[in-house]
Amino acid sequence: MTKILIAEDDDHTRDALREVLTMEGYEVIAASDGLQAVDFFRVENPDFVCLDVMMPGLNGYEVCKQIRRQDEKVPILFLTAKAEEIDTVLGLELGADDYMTKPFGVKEIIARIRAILRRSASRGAGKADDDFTMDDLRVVPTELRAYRGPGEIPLSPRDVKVLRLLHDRRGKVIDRNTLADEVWGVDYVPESRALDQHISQLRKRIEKDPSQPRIIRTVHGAGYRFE
Amino acid sequence: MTKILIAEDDDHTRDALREVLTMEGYEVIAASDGLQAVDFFRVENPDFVCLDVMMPGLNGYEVCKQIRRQDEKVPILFLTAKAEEIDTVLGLELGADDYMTKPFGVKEIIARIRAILRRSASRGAGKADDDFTMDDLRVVPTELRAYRGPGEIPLSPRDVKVLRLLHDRRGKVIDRNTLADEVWGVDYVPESRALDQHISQLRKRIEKDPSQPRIIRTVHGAGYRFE
DNA sequence: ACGCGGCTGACATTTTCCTTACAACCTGCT
DNA sequence: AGCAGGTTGTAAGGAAAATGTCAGCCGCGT
Repeated sequence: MTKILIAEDDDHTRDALREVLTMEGYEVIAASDGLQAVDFFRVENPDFVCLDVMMPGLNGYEVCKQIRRQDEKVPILFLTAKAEEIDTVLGLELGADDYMTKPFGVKEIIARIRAILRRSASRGAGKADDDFTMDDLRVVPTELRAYRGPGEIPLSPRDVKVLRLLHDRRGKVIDRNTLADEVWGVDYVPESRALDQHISQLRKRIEKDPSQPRIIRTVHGAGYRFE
Repeated sequence: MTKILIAEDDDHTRDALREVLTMEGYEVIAASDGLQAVDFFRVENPDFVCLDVMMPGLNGYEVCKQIRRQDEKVPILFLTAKAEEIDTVLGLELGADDYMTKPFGVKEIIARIRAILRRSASRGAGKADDDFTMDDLRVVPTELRAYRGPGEIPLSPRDVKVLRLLHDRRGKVIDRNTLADEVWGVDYVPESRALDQHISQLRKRIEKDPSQPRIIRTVHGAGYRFE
């Protein structure tokens, strides 16, 4: 049976996760702080780890580092209340597989865990901070840069999130809501033009001809797409 | 307009919520106890529910259960006083989408409601996004496209709705009213030709010979049918 | 105070969708 | 068959909505 380690200091959230994942047929180990999480990892050797970023004692980043020292393969999913905290996760090159920002639904977290397990079972590739390529653009998340031929293009953490999302679901339409959720999180104001503005600015940098975008294409009335 | 049901026994909190949410452009239905909440839900069919956990008569969980009996999708946010032990597990089993602990800031609750609505709009809204086939046309909702042999055909979200409806009830006649209701919603003006126009345009794209439609057939005086 | 990034609000542009108008069609009747 | 009345098809143009972009502003870190 697949063994999952949860590290989450909030009792309610932790209990809820334990319950739900158990119901799904996973074996759950729950830690309420960072030190305990590291201990449990050593002893239990789980197949999957779910880390809250904010925890007393060792925070999620630290726990991740400790775990990676022992096992550089085990899939790690970060949970966080703020979208910005993800920037640190990606920046530290922790080898995170994915991240989720609260509030998240039950079905959603289960879906992600499944997706990650499936992915890492077959290839083991596809970490959230791995490099990837779009068209002839090479994106390097940990450097916050992209490369095309000779030149290099600076990217913000937000740029990377946008590109990663589009890349991971190439061919599919990413609707504006999803984009807002994943990139801005809970603070996004729907009637704002922030998203358009950001796409516009990003295109200026990464598209050869921003008026004929090949990487970020718009799907009118729906969202954006990459293929 | 998005309709929100709030159930909260404390007059002050309830009025404050009503005020704030109304200001944000939501239509607010406010109940002061559990029974009333269940009644209001049945009558008003809101798009979102905000439940205080502790209420006289039916408590929040009970209300949630009742509501879920009628509608298993509507997003539910639980409110709870800091001191109260909330039963997150129970809440999650019932399909709660988030929790907030009092006292909470205005900004925060608005942001959360928006985030949850956004999420449920993009994920849950359209039923199963699974691909389906009509004749020799393969429809892929997540890509907003259909495929026939080599080429690909772009589809709007509305196109997909129409096709899915016809596909789900293949063999049956879908009358114009039903189609209008399901695809356009309540605002549809019956004497308008928007529906005909849309079918006509859609046929041009998906039918091999639009003058001899094989996918969307007309049933004169009744509606349309597939197969 | 300064520069920077990111957001807002106004305006430009693009794309979609609806209305209008008329042609074509179906049905039932004479 | 021919006709009348109602229904559906569709081309064209314009209204409406969605998106793109500019310029100024605001908050933040230096």
